[in-house]
Amino acid sequence: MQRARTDEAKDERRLSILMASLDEFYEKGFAAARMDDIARRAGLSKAAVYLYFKNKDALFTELLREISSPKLDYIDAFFGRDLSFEEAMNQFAEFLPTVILNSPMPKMLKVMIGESGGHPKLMREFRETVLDRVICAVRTFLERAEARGEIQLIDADLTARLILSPMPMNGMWRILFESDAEAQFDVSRMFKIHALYMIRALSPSGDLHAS
Amino acid sequence: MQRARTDEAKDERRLSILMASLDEFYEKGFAAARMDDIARRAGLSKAAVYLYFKNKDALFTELLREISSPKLDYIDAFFGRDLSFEEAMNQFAEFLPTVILNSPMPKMLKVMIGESGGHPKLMREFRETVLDRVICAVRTFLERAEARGEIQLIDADLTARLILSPMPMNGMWRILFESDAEAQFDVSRMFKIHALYMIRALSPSGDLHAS
DNA sequence: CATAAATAACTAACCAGTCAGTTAGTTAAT
DNA sequence: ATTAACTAACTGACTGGTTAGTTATTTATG
Repeated sequence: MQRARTDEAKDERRLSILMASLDEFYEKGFAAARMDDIARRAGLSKAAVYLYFKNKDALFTELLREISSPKLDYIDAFFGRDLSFEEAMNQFAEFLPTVILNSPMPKMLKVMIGESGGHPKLMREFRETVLDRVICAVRTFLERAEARGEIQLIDADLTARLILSPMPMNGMWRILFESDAEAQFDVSRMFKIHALYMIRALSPSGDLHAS
Repeated sequence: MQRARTDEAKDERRLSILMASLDEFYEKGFAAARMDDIARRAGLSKAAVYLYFKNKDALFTELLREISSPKLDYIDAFFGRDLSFEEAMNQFAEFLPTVILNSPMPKMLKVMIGESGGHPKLMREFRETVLDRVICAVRTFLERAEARGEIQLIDADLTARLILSPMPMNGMWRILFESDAEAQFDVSRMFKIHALYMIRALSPSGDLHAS
C-alpha cells in the first residue's frame, strides 16, 4: 500500500481509519470492536493505526468529534433564512429524511448510545456543540414565527424538541431494524405528514391551553 | 448467603441475577460487562451464575425476554377501551412519562441498541412481540376514532408512529444525558404539549392534503 | 430428639484463548 | 544512504467458562 508521506495524504489516511472504526464500532460496539479489524478494514496493520491515534479511546473520541463537526453551519443557515413557518416545515420534511437515509447519523447515534456510560464528558460535549445548537436554532425560528403572528405555541423549547422528535425515533428504528425487511416504512412520507400535522397544530386559528 | 432450595427461591435468585445484569449491561455495555461484576452485584460468585444461565449470551437473551414480556396486556387494555380521542391523548400524556421516568425501558433500550448488531434475531423478536403490537394498538385506535368522524388523518400507521415518537426521543435523551443536569427538561410537560398538538392536528375541522 | 449421610447450591482457583498496546525489524520513498 | 511509514511478532493483562472442593440444608436413621 502507498505510504502517506505528505500532510494531505496523512489526513486522508487518518480519515479512512476513522471511517473504518465507525463501521466496526457500529457493527460490534466499542468494546467488542477489535483494533486489528479496524486496521484491516482501513487496509493497514494494527500497529499502523497507533501511528495516528494514541489508543482505542483516543480513536473513539476523535471519531465522534470528526463526525459531528461539519453539520452545524448548514443548520444555522437553514434556520437563519426568512422562511414562512409552512415553507420551513416543508423544506425540513425534504431535508431530514436524507440525514436518516444518507448520512452517518444513525451509525453515530448507535455508537454514542452504546458507549454513553463510558464517556460522559464526550456525551456532554456532543450535546453542547451539536444538539443544543440544533434545538436552539429551531426554537429561535419558532419564536420569530410566533412574533410575526404566524403560529401560536405553548413552549418554544419543548415544541422544538417535538418537531425534531421523529429524528431520533427514525435513527433508532434504523439502528435496530436496518436489515429487517418487514420493519421498513416510508420515512420520507412520515416526515411530510409530520410537517402537515405541525402546521395544523401551530396554526393560530384555535385555542391553545397553556397548562 | 441463603441458598435457593425451593423453586420459588430459585426464581427469585434468577430474577435478581437478571436485574444485576441489566444494571451492568446498562453501565458498561454487553461486551464490557464482566460476569464477575454481575455476580457480585447479585451477591453471588461468578460460577453460581452459570448454575442459572448457560453463558453470557443466554443471560442476555433471557434478560431481554424477561423485561419486555409483562407490559403488553396493559397496552392492549388501554387502547381497547372506548375513549374519545381527546381523552385518550390526555391519558396517554399522563402514562407515557412514567414509562420514561420509572421503568427499566431506557436501560433496556440502551442495552438493545448497543447490542443490535450482535443479536439481530432478538431484535426482530422484540419488534414483533412488543413494538409492532404497540404501534398496531395505536393504529387501530386511530382508525376507530376516524371512523367515528372524531379525527381526520392521512395514514394511520405513520400517524401512530408520530404519536409515539416522543417516547424513543426521551428514552434516548435519558440514556445519553441522565447525569447531565443542564440537559434536563420537563418530560411530563412535553407529553402534555404533544397531546394538545396532536388533538389540534387531527381535528376534523380542516383540510389535510394526502400526498 | 440428636446425629450422620446425602446432596444440591455454591465458590476459589484454574485454564485457554483473546486482544490492546509495544517492539524490533522491514520497506517504500526521498 | 537515510528515514519515516509500516508490519509481524511479542507480551502481559484480562475474562468467559470450567473444575475440584466446600458447605448449607434436607433427609434418613437409631
